[in-house]
Amino acid sequence: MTTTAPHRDPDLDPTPVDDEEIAAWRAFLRAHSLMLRQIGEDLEAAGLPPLAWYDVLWALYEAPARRLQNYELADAVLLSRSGLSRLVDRIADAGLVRRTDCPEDRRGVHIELTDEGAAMLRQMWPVYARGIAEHFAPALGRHSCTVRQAFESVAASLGRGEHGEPC
Amino acid sequence: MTTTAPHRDPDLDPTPVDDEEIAAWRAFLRAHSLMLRQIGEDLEAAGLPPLAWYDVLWALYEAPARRLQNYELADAVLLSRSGLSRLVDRIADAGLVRRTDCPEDRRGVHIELTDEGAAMLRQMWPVYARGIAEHFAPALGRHSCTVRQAFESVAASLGRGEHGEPC
DNA sequence: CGGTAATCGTTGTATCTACAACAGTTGTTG
DNA sequence: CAACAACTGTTGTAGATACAACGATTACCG
Repeated sequence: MTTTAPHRDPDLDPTPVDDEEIAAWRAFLRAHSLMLRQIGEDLEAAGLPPLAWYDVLWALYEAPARRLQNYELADAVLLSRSGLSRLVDRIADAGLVRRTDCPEDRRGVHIELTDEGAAMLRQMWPVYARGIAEHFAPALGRHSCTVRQAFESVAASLGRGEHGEPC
Repeated sequence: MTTTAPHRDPDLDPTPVDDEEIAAWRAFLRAHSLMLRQIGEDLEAAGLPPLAWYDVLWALYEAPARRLQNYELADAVLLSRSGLSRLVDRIADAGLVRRTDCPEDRRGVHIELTDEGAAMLRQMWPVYARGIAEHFAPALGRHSCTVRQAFESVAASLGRGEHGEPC
């Protein structure tokens, strides 16, 4: 994806979305694209793996025994199963993750964070966090809670949306 | 890209980003992914082209003579030039766009919206707008202006960031 | 002017992702 | 318990994007 911006025009608009909301949507798309690009560049400049790897490593890190099944992981990082299967191939080749047989369900596979993977997580986070701290957090200012609630509400409206406490 | 969520952990955190900001970032990523997926599915269900095409068509629609050069368009939709070149190939094959020689700079190419392209824009917008109106706008509620300003500020912090009036 | 540097768009190549199909396994129901 | 359905992960294939390299054109300077 991708994508930057739609907009409203009197000529082609039969739907009730006001200009302010569309402007917010455009800004949202643009900010997303620029932020991910920036963080991706920062990681590459530091000789670290791409951002997608971070999500996988983190999801495993916070999981009970530092492992998840393929389908759980795919759901956590919002990727198709085939997509995740191949992503795990690459991460496993780098030794950051390990596949293990799943005793209780012989169809499944446990994907398990290795010590090297945990170490990589520690290396990546500062770079990642710096991007957020420099470009995202200051822009939100004191409204970070409002923004969080708004987007948790978006997620809730769409699929499952992990509500946090009301701030 | 992709990606869902980072998070903070006492073990691995030397950077000053507080939990609330990280929660906002996670929600932001998740909302983006879910929104784009939803709108993409809606468009496909309606037998319409993907969302990326909309951005191109719209950028041309709002341009002076309904045409832009390749590099301008690439910038507008935040795509690499090679990426846009191939995207335009596909859209042109569908007849929604036309390549024209650029008189004032013979290196360049004008990419021009056709009448069919404008018609397609009119077909796509209602579907697109419905996604925004149903899932995005309600979640923002009366804070859409705050959100807009915050993300315009993000864009400004990163690259160029088309500021709108202060609401 | 002449030559070098910069810019524009396209193409070869590699990477990454999704969809469809598949084999293996589990669950369910008659 | 047998048959059928549902689910899990992988693989073939196609699509989309980025990077690097290229020819063509323009801009900048000496």
